[in-house]
Formats: sequence, C-alpha cells, structure tokens
Amino acid sequence: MLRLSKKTDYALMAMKHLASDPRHRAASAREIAETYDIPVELMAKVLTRLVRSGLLTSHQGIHGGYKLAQPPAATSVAAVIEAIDGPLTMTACTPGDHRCDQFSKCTVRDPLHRIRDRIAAILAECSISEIAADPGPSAPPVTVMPSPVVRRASALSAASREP
Amino acid sequence: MLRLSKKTDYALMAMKHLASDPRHRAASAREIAETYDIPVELMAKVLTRLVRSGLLTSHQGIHGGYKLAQPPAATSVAAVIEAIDGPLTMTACTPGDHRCDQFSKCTVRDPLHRIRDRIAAILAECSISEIAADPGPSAPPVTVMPSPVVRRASALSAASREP
DNA sequence: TTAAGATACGACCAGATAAGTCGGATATTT
DNA sequence: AAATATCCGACTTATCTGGTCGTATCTTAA
Repeated sequence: MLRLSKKTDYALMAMKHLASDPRHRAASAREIAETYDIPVELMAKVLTRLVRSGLLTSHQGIHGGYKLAQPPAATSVAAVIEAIDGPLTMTACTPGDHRCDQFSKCTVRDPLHRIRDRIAAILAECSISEIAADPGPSAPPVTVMPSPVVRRASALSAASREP
Repeated sequence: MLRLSKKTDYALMAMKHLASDPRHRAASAREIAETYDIPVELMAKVLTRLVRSGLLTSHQGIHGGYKLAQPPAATSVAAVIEAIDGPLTMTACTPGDHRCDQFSKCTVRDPLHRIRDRIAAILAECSISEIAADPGPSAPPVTVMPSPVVRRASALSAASREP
C-alpha cells in the first residue's frame, strides 16, 4: 500500500526532535522514546541504524546520546527511509534482482522503475529541516521562546548540565 | 519500504495487457494469468476488484472476459493502486484515523501527508497508456503479429470468434 | 574503583498482513 | 446440456513487522 514502516516514522520523529533542539544537545534514546510514547528498545534499535548509516553520531557514557551528524537541511527524508528500510523499491524485482517469479515475463518492471525514480527524487528533495519546520500536533507556531525566563523545570536540568 | 503489493503488480500487468491489444478484445482471467505466470485464481480475484472499481468491464459466458472500461490514457496508475490496495497512505495514521498509538504526540504526520500528496500527484499523472508504451522485457517493439498464420492453438479459438 | 546511565547487538516471539488455494455459485454462449 | 467464464468467500500458508529480552561494552561521575 506504499506505506512507510513504523520504524521509519520513529526515525523521522527522532531526526526532527534532534533538529528542533536549538542547542543541539545530545538526546538519549530514552528521552526521545518517552517524549513520543515509543518503546525504548525499539527506539534504540532505530537510532543505532541511523548511526550506522551516518545520519547520527552517538556517544556512550553517562551523558551520552545521539546528535545529528549533519545540519538538518543536509539530510533528506530519502536517506532516513533508506537507513531504516533499505533501498526504496516499489516492486519485488529490481533490475538485477531476479528473485521474483514473474521476472522473465514482467512487463511493468521498467515503467514502474521510472515512477520509482520520480518518487525517490521527491523524497531526496525533502529535507529534515522541512519536516522540522512543521509545528507539531498541539504545538503552537512558536519558533522562539517568549523569554529566557520561562525555561524552568524540565529545561532547567538540561540547561544546568551544559557549562 | 514503500512497496507496491504483488496484486497491484498483477493488476497493472493485466491493465497493460488489455491496453496493448490493438483489437480491444476481451481477455479471460486464464489468458492473462498464463501469459505472465500468475496463479489463475489470484489473477481472477484481482480482476474482479478492478471491475468493482469501474476500471474494467466484465462479461460472463463462454466468450466472456475483461475489457478496459475507459481508454488507457484515462486510467491512472493511482486509480489501479487504489482499486487493489485501497486509498494510498504512507503512514498508519491518516488525519481522521486515530488508531495509531502515537497519534496525539506524532510530529511528522502533517509533513508526511504533504509528501504523500506529492507522490499521489505523480501516480495520478501517470496513465496506463504510459505504462503500455514501454516495450516488455524481451518483447521486440512489434505491435502487429508477423503473419496471421502464426495464430494457432490457443490463439485460434480467440481469433475465430471475431468476424 | 565502583556504580549508574548510556549505546550496541543479536536472538526471539507474536500478531498482522500478504500471497496463494479451494470449493462452489451463477451467468452466457454453443 | 455442456463448456467456459466470472463471481464470491473462506481458508491456509508464508512472510514481514513491531515489539521484547538479555547481555556486552563503553563512559562519566562520585
């Protein structure tokens, strides 16, 4: 049904989360997972794949976590999808992969592959910064905090540990 | 992985098959299925869905079969996909369908939905005639049969009924 | 040096979805 | 009446995906 896997959704949410943090702190898997009600272990698995693909950097240890490896505008949605789900293919048989039963007789492979390329182009053009530009569900369209004073409570502990 | 279902592949192959026949004959499920090594019952199931969606017309009886309901240029790939797989959604949660666990906290739903629209536009622009314009795998660019003599055996019964 | 908090990795399970099968009903032409 | 079709639903099987678990390793702070 031309559907993205849920892991990819999680990956995009994580990328957006990291891209939206104005201070570019490292965020732990737990932090991200709990923010969006995602199972922690699953989030961790997704994040490590993003690291392996070079989209994130990770740092172990007590104040470790994940950071974007590149500025948000430099990472495309296509890259995220491919990091999680592998190369994006619309059909069972790609040119070169003959595993499909109908490979020899298939008449729609090439036309579909051209369509795939057009879709891939769209996904390659769309960057994480474009995703991040969109306000969240209940998030009001506020880009900057009203005043530095409001950074209390949850923001405090985070702010205090960065010198 | 953004993949089309195999049934959709079969549907497109059938549509192309019907669109490529210069005489616009009705083709039976068996004929199409055997041409491309597709299980007959499955092909039949796919074809009836295309009928229900108004993309094909069917005719029962001894020389029945399926025909395109519209000229190939008037049917989009998007219509075929939706006939088989239902409305094309990239994500688990569409606006209005709250079944996703992360619905309330999801930050990527709207941006992804915009991407979905762009992809849908591409699929809506691409017609069956565009698919049919592409020559098959080993099929040489031959539109007409070399000579009427070759139409034997399986072709005979089909050919003899058209005056 | 030790404990805590973090990533990394692989194996595993369960539920959902897709692919394919089967049996029977109905329609139409010869 | 027989042959060839579509039509329909239920069923089985296989594959994929989401999610879980256990463990090892790394890094910082006390």
